[in-house]
Amino acid sequence: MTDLNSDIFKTIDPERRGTTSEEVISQLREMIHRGELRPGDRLPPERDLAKLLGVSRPTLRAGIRSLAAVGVLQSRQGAGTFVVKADGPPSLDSSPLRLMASLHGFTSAEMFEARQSLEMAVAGLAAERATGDQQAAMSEEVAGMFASLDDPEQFLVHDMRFHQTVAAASGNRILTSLMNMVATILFDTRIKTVKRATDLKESAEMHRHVYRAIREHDPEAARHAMSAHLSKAQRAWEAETIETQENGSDNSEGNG
Amino acid sequence: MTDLNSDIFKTIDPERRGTTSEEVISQLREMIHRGELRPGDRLPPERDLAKLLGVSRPTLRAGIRSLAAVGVLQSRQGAGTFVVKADGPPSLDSSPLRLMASLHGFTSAEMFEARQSLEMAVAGLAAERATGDQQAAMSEEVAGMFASLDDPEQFLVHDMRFHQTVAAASGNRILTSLMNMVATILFDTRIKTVKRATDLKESAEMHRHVYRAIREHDPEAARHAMSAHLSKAQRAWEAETIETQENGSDNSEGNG
DNA sequence: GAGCCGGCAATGGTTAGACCTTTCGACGTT
DNA sequence: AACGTCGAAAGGTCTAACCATTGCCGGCTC
Repeated sequence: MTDLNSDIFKTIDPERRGTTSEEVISQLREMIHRGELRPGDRLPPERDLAKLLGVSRPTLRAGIRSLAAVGVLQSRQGAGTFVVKADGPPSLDSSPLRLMASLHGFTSAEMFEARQSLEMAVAGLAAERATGDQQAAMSEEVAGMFASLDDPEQFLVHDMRFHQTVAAASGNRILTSLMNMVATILFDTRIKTVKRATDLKESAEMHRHVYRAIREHDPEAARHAMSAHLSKAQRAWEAETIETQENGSDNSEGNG
Repeated sequence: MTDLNSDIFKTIDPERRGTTSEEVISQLREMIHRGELRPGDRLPPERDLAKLLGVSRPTLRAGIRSLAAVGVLQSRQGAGTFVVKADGPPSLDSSPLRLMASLHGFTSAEMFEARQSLEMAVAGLAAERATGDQQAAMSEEVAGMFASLDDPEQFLVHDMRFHQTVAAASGNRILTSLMNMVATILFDTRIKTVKRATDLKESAEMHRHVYRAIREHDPEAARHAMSAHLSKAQRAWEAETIETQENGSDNSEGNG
């Protein structure tokens, strides 16, 4: 039952501005903008939709693929094409940033700094706005960290969840998304770093400082605590990298 | 000149993990990662590349299109497919963020806040690092603003260039890209707001405050000046929006 | 009667081949 | 030497089919 087969799909005008597939993208984009397609909705089958839009199936598929590439649509063979469900925090695909990093030779230091700036911003906002529930969630994650000082992988889970919680408490989903985008790229790095487990206790302490500043609704203290935490993490990573450098396989360092 | 037709293109294994086109994407991604494809390079013709990778042309095109959608590749009919040139500041495509805004009903207030946070971050970094040339460029743009108080469009040009310069002076291209991504979405808004030209003089003054703080290498002052400037801009936009609200045509406000 | 299993239909994924449109360079003319 | 024209090259689009996966529905079994 395609309850979308009404006339909300308008035939593409031949007097289009760009290419046909670009026009398809615009059509779908506008439908999402106008709210005619909402998260979780299933699009009509490609064959039908192609006919509705007045284009061939390959052209339609090209448009769908472009939107799928940026994380707006998702196709599942045999099932259909869906508007991506807003499960939990909205997230932007990090692959564009990742590729841009490769293209322009971004250094890891730059990545760390970007993350630090974003985390400081959300920490400051979180200190202004965090609800009791959110504070409790942060506290729990901090407790989880202290409880898994001997289990680096588990520690990392709590670590990431803590940062997620802080981001959510900032109340700004855009900053949260951007932060996640950058953090995702640094994720592999963090796994390696945390596995060394040199100072998990110190890391947990620093997280607790962030939490306390947020609890006290002290944005400046929260920003500083977060900044200190990430600076420490970066230094730990750098030390790690230098030690492992003889391997020389990692190309994260562009230094073009 | 296809010095790329060598064996750097490996045939896709049938024992692939995902779909064929996903594998194509991975192949191209890795080639960019490894530096075998660099900004400005032209890919082999689709027909040749499809044969080299062992896939059909539509499948290859699907992969290319996905990468084009995220701004890594760019196809020009009759010319070829190119790895996007790193002309000036690297930029991320803002359409993903724009669509996500529609999907999740992001409010403009959230956008403004995100932009404010990012601009504050780069302003702070710029205060620490701006070179003499960059400071001079900022000064020039501020002068340009004062010189075009009666020409809102020209004023906006200097306004944007000023922010660009500050971002460049931050030395962090990732933050710059993210900032541009958000700023691009608010661009249309800014055009409308600045056209009212109610307080261009005050705006120019505030930009000068930012410039002076950066010149004095005072990050905290730079952050505050930038924050004040953007808060003011946001208030101006909000007032504008309320006045124009009876029109009711703008869908930027999700408030879902 | 309930639950499991197989097959069928729907749907996206892939391929093939052809033709159109645009671009850009090379050649010839002025 | 400069300009214009032509053609090859390359991406854009289309038709038509087949493959692979998914999900449902009906029949079979316990």
